[in-house]
Amino acid sequence: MARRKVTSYDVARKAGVSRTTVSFVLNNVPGARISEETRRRVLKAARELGYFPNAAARSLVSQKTRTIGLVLCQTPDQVFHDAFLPEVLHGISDVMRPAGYRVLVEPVEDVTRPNAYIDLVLEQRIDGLILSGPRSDDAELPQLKEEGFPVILLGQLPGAGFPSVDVDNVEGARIAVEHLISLGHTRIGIITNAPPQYTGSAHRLEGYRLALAAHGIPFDENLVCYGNFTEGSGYRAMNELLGLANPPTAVFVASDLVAFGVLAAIRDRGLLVPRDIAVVGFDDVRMARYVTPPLTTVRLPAYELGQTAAQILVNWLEKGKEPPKLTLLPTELVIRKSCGAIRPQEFLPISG
Amino acid sequence: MARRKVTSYDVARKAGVSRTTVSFVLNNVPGARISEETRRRVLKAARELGYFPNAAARSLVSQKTRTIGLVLCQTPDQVFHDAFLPEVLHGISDVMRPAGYRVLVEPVEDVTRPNAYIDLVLEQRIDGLILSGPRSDDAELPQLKEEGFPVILLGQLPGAGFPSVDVDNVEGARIAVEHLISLGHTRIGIITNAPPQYTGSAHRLEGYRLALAAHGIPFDENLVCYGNFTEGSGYRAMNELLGLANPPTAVFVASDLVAFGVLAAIRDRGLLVPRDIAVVGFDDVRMARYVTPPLTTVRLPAYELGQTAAQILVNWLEKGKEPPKLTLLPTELVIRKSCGAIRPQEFLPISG
DNA sequence: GGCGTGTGATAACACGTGTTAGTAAAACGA
DNA sequence: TCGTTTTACTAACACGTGTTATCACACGCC
Repeated sequence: MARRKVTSYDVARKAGVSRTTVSFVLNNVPGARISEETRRRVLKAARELGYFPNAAARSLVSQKTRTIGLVLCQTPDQVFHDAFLPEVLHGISDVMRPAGYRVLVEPVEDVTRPNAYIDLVLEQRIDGLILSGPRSDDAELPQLKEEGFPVILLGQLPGAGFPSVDVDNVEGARIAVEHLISLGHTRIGIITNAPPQYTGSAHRLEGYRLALAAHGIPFDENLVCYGNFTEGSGYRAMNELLGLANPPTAVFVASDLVAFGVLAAIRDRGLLVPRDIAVVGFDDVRMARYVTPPLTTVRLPAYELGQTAAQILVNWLEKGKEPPKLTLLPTELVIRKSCGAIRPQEFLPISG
Repeated sequence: MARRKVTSYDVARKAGVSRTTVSFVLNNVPGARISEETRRRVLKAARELGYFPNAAARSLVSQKTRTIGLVLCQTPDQVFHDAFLPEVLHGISDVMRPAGYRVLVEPVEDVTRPNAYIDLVLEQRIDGLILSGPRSDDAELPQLKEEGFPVILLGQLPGAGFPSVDVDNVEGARIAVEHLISLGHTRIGIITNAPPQYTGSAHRLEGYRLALAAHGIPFDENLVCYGNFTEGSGYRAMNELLGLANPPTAVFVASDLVAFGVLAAIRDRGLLVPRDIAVVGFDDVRMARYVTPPLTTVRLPAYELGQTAAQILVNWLEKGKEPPKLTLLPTELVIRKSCGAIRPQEFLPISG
């Protein structure tokens, strides 16, 4: 079976030239003077022999692996991360492949453990790194910083000093709440996606405040509840809000998953969405359109996140282009039925 | 910044031995006679210098990359594949990392295009391959077969001659239908997940027939409808069944996604699940538990699929152990409310 | 004829490691 | 004391490629 591999030496012999010439031709080396005749002979020989350069030999001498790492940190909202992994990965891959890079994926369950992923760098397996869900207790990031290794964060980590790509959470939350205000609501609650120490959570809360302030609606501490990634937390938080003397007429839930619990809590009280309470979520998880009623939400551009991070990394590696410290991607409001902007009607199946 | 990398030569010099000795010590070469004293000196020097062997140099000489490829073929049911990607990937990674392998992920949008992914093999970037969602029009599989390259299929491709790991679709469907029968149903419809040429679809249909046959229930052609991956197809198919003179009292839908369309169709007719019609799905997609009513379904062991495929591949690569031609993983019936086995009750949020 | 000058190609080194064959010294047996 | 074996280690090659410095040669010019 596995017959010996064809090397550039074989190509050289078949074409009747030296190995150097083969290398020059196949790599299109700029300064090299090669006659058209020789070039053709080399290309023909390479094609006929089915020559493919050995990646290991190549990276050994060039000191470049043409591979990047995608490290997935296990954060408390792992479900959320997992939901977007395929899209993010596709976005990264769609940029990396044309640029000639491969993607090594490394899920890391515990960043505090020694050698969680840094061996990829130290063994020189990768040229750059995209780190999804960075954590402040990551022991290896400082070391990478010191080495000057190219790292892009997917998500934010204040003070880490690495270029970040993230969603514009403030703006996303703002347009969601603006929408509720435009529908006539003035008493609007918020249930966050996570405890306030998470930057994403803090930013979405800030967007909420901005929208209220822009319309002169006073901020009411009582209308703020904190979720913690799960539907259960949404269920509980919504019950709190419903227990108020003067409950809100609309709720902005900063996470679709949490919003599912919210919907359940409202239903269990015998109330109807959006007739009694309007709900807007955040993320546009796939199932958002299948719950009852279909959830109005803010789309998180997962594919674009991957794409952008990859593009920035490629520019960094290939052109030495300094990456921007922070890139925020725009969101988009997806209006369905839970906000009350659309009259209830028949279910329209997605065709195809 | 990026200071020169520490090589094994540096370690040798610091420890006052030859490079060969360093290699022997760090790799624990069996036959090598090294004194305890020397071994300690080498290990100390390596530690102090922060030595990590260069992966490229290592694979160049050893002809092994200690990397495997995970190729994701774009099949028509891409959404389905994407839904399970995180779990499959974790399963693979959890086996591969302890075994000392990395995972290179390559999404392929078009397997018929030349060099869709075979360059990974030809450039000798990987030692083995896990191919998810294999397709019969894949032009590169035969070439890999001929080369004797280690490939594991995730899913089945009859006649491909590669070892496969898949779910036991026949058995999964059988227990689902058995369950409906045990609840007293005798007029049970089926809506497949895909057209019959897909092996998964054919197998699930076969499990349906087996269950009926085991209980002497005649097979009725009219109760069979074919879905094609989407909710829309489920919506349409269910309407067909509901339009029958004598409609079924229960439906086995061989895909959760399709089942969501089925639930909608039933609801739009003003009927109730499970009171009027019982529904059982297949896959146990994450959102199955959030629809109304929560969907009884057959769990597809995604994590275990990845784990098993990875384990078989590792055994193949490391121990030369011949992989089994076909490994079928057991499924499990997850009973929720859509089948009617559980009395309707309050929503119980998942805590945590 | 000697001398730059550009053209087309190559010899030789470097990359960092695993491994085979071999060696020097020590230990051992008679 | 002199082979013989064992111990502890190393010189040298191989892996397959990119790249620098060099070379042979033809050509035109004074």
